[in-house]
Amino acid sequence: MSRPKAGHGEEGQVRAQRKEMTRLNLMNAALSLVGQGNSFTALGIREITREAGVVPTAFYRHFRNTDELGLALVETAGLTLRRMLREARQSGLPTEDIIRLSISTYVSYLRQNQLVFRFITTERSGGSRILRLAIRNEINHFVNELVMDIRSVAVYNNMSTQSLQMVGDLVVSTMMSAASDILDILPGQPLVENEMIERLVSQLVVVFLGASVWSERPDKGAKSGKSADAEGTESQIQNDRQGDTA
Amino acid sequence: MSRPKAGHGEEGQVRAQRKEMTRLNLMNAALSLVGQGNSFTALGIREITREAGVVPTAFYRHFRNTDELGLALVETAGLTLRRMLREARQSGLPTEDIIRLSISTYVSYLRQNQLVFRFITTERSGGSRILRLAIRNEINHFVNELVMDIRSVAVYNNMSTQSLQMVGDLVVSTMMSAASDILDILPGQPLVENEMIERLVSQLVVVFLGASVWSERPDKGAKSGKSADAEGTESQIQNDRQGDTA
DNA sequence: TGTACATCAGTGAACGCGCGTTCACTGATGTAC
DNA sequence: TGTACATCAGTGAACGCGCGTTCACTGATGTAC
Repeated sequence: MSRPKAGHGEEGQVRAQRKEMTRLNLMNAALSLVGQGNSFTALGIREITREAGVVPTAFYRHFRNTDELGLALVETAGLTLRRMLREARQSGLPTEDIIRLSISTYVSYLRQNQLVFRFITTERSGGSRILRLAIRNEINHFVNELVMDIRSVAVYNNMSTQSLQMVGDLVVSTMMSAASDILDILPGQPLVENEMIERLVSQLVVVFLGASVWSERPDKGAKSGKSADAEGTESQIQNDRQGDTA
Repeated sequence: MSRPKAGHGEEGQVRAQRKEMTRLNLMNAALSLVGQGNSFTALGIREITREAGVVPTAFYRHFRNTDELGLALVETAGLTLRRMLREARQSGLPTEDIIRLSISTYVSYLRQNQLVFRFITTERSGGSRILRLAIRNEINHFVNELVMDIRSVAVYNNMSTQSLQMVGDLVVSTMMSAASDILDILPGQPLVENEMIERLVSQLVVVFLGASVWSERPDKGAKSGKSADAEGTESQIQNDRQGDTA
């Protein structure tokens, strides 16, 4: 329990290996705490080290602070996402079946790597700015790879890169949004889960249908964009009691 | 500064009004802190009351804890969303222009109510479970209203309610996702903002194009859904050094 | 192979600090007569 | 209108607690000869 003894048959860089182990333990501890419903941003060093089974001060041998640990998590999460995509690349089925198969793979990955995905979907819009941007960066990589895949499908090969990215972004944000919902299903509700999966499949079918129509339009360039803007951020909630003003 | 004096010309339920004011101040203080980059989940009672300019213990006259304040925020945010939608209902323009106009309204609302929107997009997947579910509930209301609007458009009036909800959900999640991105743009980057708005418009056009094709399909019922599932949640990060095993 | 020294991952005590929560209070506002 | 009492939103002191961070340490692992 207290201190690891040597001689489990392992040789060589024992110290470095052990250090790496502890590092991974810390990262897994953080993920596990996030999985238990904590917000990563609210995690403390003592909480994480307690979960990992080391003394608080040991944390500083590996990370300067929790943000740095977060960035490390984003990196491994990116690896996970890209590995998933690599394995999902296959087959020449009709569109809807490709989608269904890909979603199957996706959901399977979701379940296998729930903690990583929960971390990503949570912190994507919730963490510190630096963490948010790091995650968005990983997601952009993901979109780019997806775009390359889409491009190889005949129907879309006359779309501009910009349009393809627009579609890729739509697909990925739809999948992230669904991930968040699916991960919130309590275990043992396969019916709800299947419903959600079917909805996700339908949504992606709609998107790809739309994209194929879009790609055939003659006027698919940029339009003039006027955005109605306004200031006034001070107080967001007003005591707006309606009526009764004499 | 210290204690509010009476006699600003106001009569009647002065005490109740003041209490309501303090309550709103607390809610706005929380929003404002979220706007400054804090995660709502990580906000403390002392932090909020400090921002609101009251003593920590005053908090308990209004909320049992921060979660309860969060729920109150969700409620007002829901009002904001619904008010927005009500005002956006109008006109009989061609589809893309309706979308462009609606998005204009939307982005304008985003800017006017940034703090509320930031709170919603952040806590939608990041907060406590109870807060997440409350927010999802508000979003569902929103989807339902949107569905009613979509139904009134001729092209979609032979779609099943289920399909309409699927599309509505897709539209809303796309808009939420974009909100998160748009709110993260640093002020004074109108070009980036316009790009994002155009992308959002394009994405929604793709969705509605897809939906109209979908609605014309003869076989738009539910399919058999098999989801590849798997267990193994224990440790999410492995020390996967590739190769070198003798 | 054996010895002597260097390295450094993890320890444990200690610190000052801000937290959430309790409690008795105060004094302006509300109400009854 | 005036008086006497009740209500209760906001106060301020006090509490015990866990936090992040510092520091000197220990003892297994690594290295040089």
